Amino acid sequence: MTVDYNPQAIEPKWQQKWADDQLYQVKDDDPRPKFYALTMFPYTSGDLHIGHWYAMAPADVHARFKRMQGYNVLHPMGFDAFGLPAENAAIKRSIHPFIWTMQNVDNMRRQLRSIGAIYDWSREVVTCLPDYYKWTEWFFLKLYEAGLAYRGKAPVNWCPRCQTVLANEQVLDGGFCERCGATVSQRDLEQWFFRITKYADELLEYKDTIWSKRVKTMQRNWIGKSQGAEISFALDHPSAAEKEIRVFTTRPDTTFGVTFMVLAPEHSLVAKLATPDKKTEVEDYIAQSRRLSEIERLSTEKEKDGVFIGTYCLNRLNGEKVPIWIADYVLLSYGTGAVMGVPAHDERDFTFARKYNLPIPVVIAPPDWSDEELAEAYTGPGTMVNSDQFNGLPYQQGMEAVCDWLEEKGWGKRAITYRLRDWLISRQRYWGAPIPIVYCDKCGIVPVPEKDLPVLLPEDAEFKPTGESPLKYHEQFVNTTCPRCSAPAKRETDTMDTFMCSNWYFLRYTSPGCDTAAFDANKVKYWMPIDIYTGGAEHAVMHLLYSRFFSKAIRDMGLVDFDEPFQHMFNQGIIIAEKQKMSKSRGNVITPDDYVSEVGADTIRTYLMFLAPWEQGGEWDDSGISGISRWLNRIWNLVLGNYHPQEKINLDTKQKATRELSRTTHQTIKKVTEDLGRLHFNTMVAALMEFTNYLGKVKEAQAVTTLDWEESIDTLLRLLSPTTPHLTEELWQKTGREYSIHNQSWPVWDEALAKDEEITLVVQVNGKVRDRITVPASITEDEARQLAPDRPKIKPYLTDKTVTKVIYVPGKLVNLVMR
RNA sequence: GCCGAAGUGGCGGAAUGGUAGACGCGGCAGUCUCAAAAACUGUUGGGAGGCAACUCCCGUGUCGGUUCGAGUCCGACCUUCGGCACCA
Repeated sequence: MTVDYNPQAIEPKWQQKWADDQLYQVKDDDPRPKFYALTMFPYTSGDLHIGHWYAMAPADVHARFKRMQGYNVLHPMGFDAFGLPAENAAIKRSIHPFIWTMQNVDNMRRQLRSIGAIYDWSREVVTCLPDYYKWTEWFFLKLYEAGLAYRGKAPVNWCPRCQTVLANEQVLDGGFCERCGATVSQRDLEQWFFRITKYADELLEYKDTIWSKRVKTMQRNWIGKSQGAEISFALDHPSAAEKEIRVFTTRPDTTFGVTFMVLAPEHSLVAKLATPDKKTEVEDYIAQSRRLSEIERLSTEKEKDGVFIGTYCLNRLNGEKVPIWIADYVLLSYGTGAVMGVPAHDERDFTFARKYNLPIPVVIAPPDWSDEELAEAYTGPGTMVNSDQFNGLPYQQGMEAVCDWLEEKGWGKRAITYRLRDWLISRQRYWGAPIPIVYCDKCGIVPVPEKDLPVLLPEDAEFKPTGESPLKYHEQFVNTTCPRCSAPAKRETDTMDTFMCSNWYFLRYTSPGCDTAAFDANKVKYWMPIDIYTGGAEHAVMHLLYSRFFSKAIRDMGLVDFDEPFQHMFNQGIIIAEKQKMSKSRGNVITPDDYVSEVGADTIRTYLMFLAPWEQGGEWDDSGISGISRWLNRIWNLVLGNYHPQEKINLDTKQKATRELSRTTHQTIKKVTEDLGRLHFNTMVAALMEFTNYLGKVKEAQAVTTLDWEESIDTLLRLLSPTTPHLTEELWQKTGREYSIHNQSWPVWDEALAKDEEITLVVQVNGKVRDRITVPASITEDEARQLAPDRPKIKPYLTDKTVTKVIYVPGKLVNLVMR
């Protein structure tokens, strides 16, 4: 009578019906409490691989669970659609980036539908469409108005052959361009920046959020807050107006140990201070370091070298003359671009001093130090020596004392620096949101008025492999009139970093199709902040940091009222294949489509959740899928096979079986509910497997009534429905229940019914398990203590010994301790 | 080098300081079949003893420690993975 479980027939059927019925359409005016469950939207690379499923299927299960628990759940999906690969494809295969991207969107949308998730597609966001990027541009203008977007000169990676700027990630080890292999150099270019550093301190806070320590640490490292002092060294040189060089140090207590000063080669003072006899040497060194990429310059392998520029400054603390050097290990962009060299107490300064025979005086005494020379830099704690009035102070107190002294004398002050730099958002690319700025000879930088947005990407741009933005050569795009004075003017031809698009996509989901604003403020107020955000940890310091900054920036403009956009951030692990991360370039991509047509979406969903803890991920190995297929088949047969209770059965057996069934059912509800709440999907599936195995035995025993049996099947299907939405919908219908299972409520367990009646009491002797006794759960401590020593297995251990102590753990064990 | 996470059967993994190995894969044995596959049932950490029910010993990367009791807590080390890497 039963048809076999055939996911290939069931899954498309229900997906179609759910879509036709708009079963998963989300309302904003729902009286139930809201729950915003967001999963990172995919980049439109062309195909979804099994790693995407790993991100999305468990997230969907959790969202479905919350939905059944009575929340109004928003679990949307969209596409991160601007970016470099589209443009590279355009150049390589002469296909327009828009066509390429939208083809990918169509394919990926089809793949995403096959997962069987509760995505409300009427809220879909595609970042490369004008009705979206119009508002990306609008946010740029807001940031500009707020003084958070500015144009500045910055040293960037420059490929001389491609004639373009490269992001750090596009520079290969050794400083080669990833596209053409040319040696990348440094160049100063006018670029647009967002002032993320203004929020550095608040970005370290994570007010009221649940984030993993791992990601927080990564962001903290990236922000790199350092406390110390800025110290002024006196300068007296005829060709420089400046009378000082300022340095930043985290160790003001070591200032008496300064034996040289190092400036970054690009430092503005270098040209003024270099003496004529050193000029050639200095210029050569600067040229040499300019050729290196920043990545290469910062390589720890590179030997520290530098050039003395012939001039001295003065250490005001001890009145000593300090020679000024330049070296490329000092970065212009960090601190003041100048460093005081304290070779005795800094490893880099130590090797530098060794190389150039500079003195290495000790000013912080290591423990048991007796005036000998150091074999290596000593960076640990110690007492100040050779430091005049500060001698004898422990180094922490020394820092404070030196800072007080500096501030009193006006020679310096306490200071904080960050590793974090302002966010460079200019990209010399076509396929991104245009930066809505016009350059006018008379008015200078003029923002495009809001009413003229969007600045549209011209469709007929030419994609020649010049390595330059096609916009630069598009006359109609570039040439415009100044919005302020109407004189001829030129448009900005750079586009924005795509991370700007993903800064606000989660706001757009709340207000699909809103054409009068980026979002409907009321709806954002209702849905935000996001209750749970899940995605890969590879975005820890890019997207997740940028969008936190962005949220704080628009909060300060009064556009939104939350401090943190992502209340609970969860990073799932990655699925690797052939011991490597899956990627197109490695050619080890696992396509879910084949598996969908072979075993069905429900099986893949379940398998991905079962294979490991979600935060851990693991190797893709399809040999285990059969276990899931078998299990779902067993469920199919278990639910559809007729149940026949035995007529003549003894009442006691019947009662016992009924109680046991009810207890196990409630225990399972509890376990599954708790595991889902904690995103422990693997153990949740295991619990459901155990429950199924148990129900198989119940069915064979035929001891419970049909009604009790049906109730347990009802619970099983509900508990299973987030995990295998198609299978359970089919079984729900086939057993005559009311459509749809996905509108049913989540089962609730009764703690009293879930309680065990009998427990296994473990008897230990000196901590080793020697016996197990089945006892009523209600056993008292006295009963347990009395029971244990009388057990035949325990008695032999007790002869000739005295029990000195008995440990009792309620419901668990009795431990007899003796000598 | 620094920071973070993790090391448990043949494999993926499970275990609020309290029965190590749940659940699944694989293996082995069986049922069905002419046979095989599929499916189903049983069994499965290692070792020793016993006809047997069973009993004992060892066992969670290594070495110590805390504790009546440690996979779990503490210290040192080893290995793997991830991140940062001259940030003054």
